[in-house]
Amino acid sequence: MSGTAADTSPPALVWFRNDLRLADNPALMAAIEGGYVPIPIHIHAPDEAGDWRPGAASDAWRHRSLAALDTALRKHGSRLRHFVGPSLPTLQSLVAATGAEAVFWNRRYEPAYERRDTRIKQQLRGQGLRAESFNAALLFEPWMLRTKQGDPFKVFTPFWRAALAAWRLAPGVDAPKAIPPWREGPEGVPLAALKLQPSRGWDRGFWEAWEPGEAGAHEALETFLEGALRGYGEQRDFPDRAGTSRLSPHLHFGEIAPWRVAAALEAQRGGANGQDIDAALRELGWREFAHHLLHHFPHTTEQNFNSRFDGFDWARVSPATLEAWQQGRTGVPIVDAGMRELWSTGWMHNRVRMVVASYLTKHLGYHWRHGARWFWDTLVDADLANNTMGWQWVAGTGADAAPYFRVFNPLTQAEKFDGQGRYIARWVPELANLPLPLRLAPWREPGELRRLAPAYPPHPVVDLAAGREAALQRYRQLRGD
DNA sequence: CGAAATTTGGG
DNA sequence: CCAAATTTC
Repeated sequence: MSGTAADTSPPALVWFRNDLRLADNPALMAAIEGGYVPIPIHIHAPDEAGDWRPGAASDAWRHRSLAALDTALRKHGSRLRHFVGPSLPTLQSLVAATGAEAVFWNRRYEPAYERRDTRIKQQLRGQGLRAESFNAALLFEPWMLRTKQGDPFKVFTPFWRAALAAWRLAPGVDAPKAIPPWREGPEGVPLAALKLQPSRGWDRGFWEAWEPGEAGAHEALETFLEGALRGYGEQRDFPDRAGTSRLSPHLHFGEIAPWRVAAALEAQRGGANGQDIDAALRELGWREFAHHLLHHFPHTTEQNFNSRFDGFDWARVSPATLEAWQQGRTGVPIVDAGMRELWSTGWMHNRVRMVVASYLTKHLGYHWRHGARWFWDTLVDADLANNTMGWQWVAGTGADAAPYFRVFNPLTQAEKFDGQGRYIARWVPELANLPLPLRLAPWREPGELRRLAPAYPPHPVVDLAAGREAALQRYRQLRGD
């Protein structure tokens, strides 16, 4: 075993971040095709995320996804090494220790990471290294699509039209057959040392429904194509059905490339209904739009996209009420079901996300940042771009915002999308004893509620009609009449 | 410029 | 049927 490429080739660091896969991984391919011996590394540096260090649910997913990546790398002859940041000095000391001549990574678009990575690239290049970043996360880089005036888009539909006009899917690239091993140090630290895994096992319920990692991502895609894609356009709105793709955490962690998903959808044309395929592609489009917005308007993670809301009269937060929302004890069944699904599984159906977000920002009148923060801490698919856009959209402060007078009525939503109360019964089991239609609006029969579900709140923390009126009042104030 | 268009709603 | 403002062409 002498004279192989691995013996004579210089090493390159392949810095894994949110691209936890071997297929369709341009940074890894750059190392291999550049003739380097890749040294796959992961650096734990949560402080570098600024105010948005990953939450516990996200960490729990990352732990498993990193373990899966390591397993996959080992099957290909390599392995993943973990280090504790800060990132730049860690990279520099690894370069010094290994003699690496290049550093490759795939881009992230969170403002704090964009700033950090720009600096790192400059520094590494300044010391004569090859440092290159690639796109592994998006169909379109955020700066690729512009209006005819050259501005970023602020409305989804024109954005997506421009995207479809520029549509050219990257070809899929299979995982490399073999990855030359790097057998020398430094060893790094064990994954467990990063303490990403919950210590008390509260995440147990998560893993009945999820398999983090590249294999799990491809399985989820197959399941979607064979199942929920047919009828997706309509079925995805019903939270008690398996009507969605459930790809969001896999996409967030880069366990599968969006162009892989898009190509797989396109390949179904003729089979599945074209409208279902278009609807699924559009959802990928929303993810693209969110990244476009975050890149061009990085301040929107904290501040209103629409600055007219800067003086808006949000309600003062009552900690007890906020906690009731977080724990699924508002007394509004569809809201509580959603919040409990989130707490139990690290995920919430998209339709219900809108309902609970509307209840928090409109009926309760709380600043969207309280909801955004809770979602950030509890979702396994927590994604700064999607989370920011979604919350600002519901609150009416965002790009392409819902008009202020559009206040979701949680009861109407429950009747439309959980008419049989199955979703409610699943996540708020104490209401399963209530017959329809009472299960959707138990406050209407206080006696029955007390008798059949004594543990459930006797009435909503904020009455639906009063909450709606208060919201409209606040928003009218903003307009000045 | 003016015109057309605008994620998922409510009553 | 209503409700508004802004974006984009």
